[in-house]
Amino acid sequence: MKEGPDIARVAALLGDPARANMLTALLSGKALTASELAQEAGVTPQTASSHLSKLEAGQIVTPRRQGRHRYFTLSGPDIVEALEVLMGIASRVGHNRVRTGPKDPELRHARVCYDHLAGDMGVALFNGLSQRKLIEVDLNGVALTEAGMAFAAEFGIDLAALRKHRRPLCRECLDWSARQSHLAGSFGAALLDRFYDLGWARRLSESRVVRFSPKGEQAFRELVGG
Amino acid sequence: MKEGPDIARVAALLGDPARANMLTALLSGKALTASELAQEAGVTPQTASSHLSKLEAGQIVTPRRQGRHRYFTLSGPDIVEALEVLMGIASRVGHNRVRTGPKDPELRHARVCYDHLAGDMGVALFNGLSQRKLIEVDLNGVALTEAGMAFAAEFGIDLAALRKHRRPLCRECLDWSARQSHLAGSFGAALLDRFYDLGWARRLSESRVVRFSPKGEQAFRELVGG
DNA sequence: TTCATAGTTCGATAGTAATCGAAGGATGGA
DNA sequence: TCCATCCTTCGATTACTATCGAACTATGAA
Repeated sequence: MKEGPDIARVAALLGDPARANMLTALLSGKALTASELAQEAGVTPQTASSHLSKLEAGQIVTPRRQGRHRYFTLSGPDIVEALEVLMGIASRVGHNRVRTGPKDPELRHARVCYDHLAGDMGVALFNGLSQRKLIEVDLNGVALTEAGMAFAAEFGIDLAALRKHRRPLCRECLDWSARQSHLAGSFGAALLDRFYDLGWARRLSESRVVRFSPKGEQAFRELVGG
Repeated sequence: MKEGPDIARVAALLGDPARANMLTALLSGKALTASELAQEAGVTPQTASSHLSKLEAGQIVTPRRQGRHRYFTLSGPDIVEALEVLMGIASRVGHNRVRTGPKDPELRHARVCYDHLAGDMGVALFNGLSQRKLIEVDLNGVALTEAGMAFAAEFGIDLAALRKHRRPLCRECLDWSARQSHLAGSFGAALLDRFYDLGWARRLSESRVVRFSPKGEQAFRELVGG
């Protein structure tokens, strides 16, 4: 068995608790500094620095200097996907954290997956948009329909600006808690941003939980046709 | 960061070279004995036994006794998926095995992914079937069309028998080398079986490579409309 | 029963990697 | 220039775990 890519190297990088904690924190989509990541992982800055240089060497995270800070982000969508799949396995085999806090149900309800909405509401959004024929799934993936583009403009999303980036507008992303697809891509991210701007929802600080206001939830339900 | 499933436990299980070799070998879809896996991983039977009990405890592999042998298989499709995603990352970041043998191009051309066809030809099969409208992709995943069912019967595949199992008929599976989808599920597996039976292709022993005969490749091209 | 094969358990060893304290740059502000 | 902050490097320690030899159990065959 000397064929194919070397899984072990990559998996070992994700397999250390401190590193896994850092990466999970980065799943929030925010760029975090080395010290923030150290705190997330519960280790000293020295230890975090050592871990981060390993993750960087393995191209799992990408650093960006800004002043005297170094901000880290996950290095690509495939990393996000790997983390999500591993979460799915871990939750299937019952390897949940010991301290599964009170936030757990909220996480399953609505959370950020990198920069878009995930959890039950993320899945509801995906299904609602496709039932309203605003997005459609075909072999090449997910795409906005004509009606979807009109909707985007009306909803206050500047598609032209989004298209300037290399990132795809729409992408499916598997949800580890709901086990169904939710909407990723720059359009998915833009939708979540609009939810924030409209005051429908807000991020709980220090957490991936997205909390909708009562009005926001109602508006959301109307949006997805529920 | 004390929320959510524990990635690190699972990733650490996949992150040891010996275990990763065993799991990669199991990606062939064949159930392998403890000694076979020991040889694949290049370790002694004692060491392999220790690894296998860990993998079993972590529900990564499932053992099945048969006489004085213990056969192991991967414990679920999510494990296959995780391994494939990790392979994708590893090949992206250039973490290929040191000894990337002469089989590597052949692996990319046509190989088994668990029990169905992967590699360039796997992707061609997927695209061909969908262009001929024998399968279609929608929100719930991939499904056989009416025409596809007729085709299956004509091609010598007993769909009724396949439906008896819990496993889905059709499923998308991401290809780590071609970076596109190929066809998994019991129908995908049945197709590959038919290719074997018809003499179109055969498995190279001790490898995941699938080699098509000239006639077989020609017939395959006609099948996928290439 | 006797023997061979498959697999596991035990114990010891060795290598690796995570961790932190302390000290050393580097950046930005006063 | 001086200081505070952010981060890294160095060195030493510790803990873990992969590994194998040897002995043991279990299954099947003769």
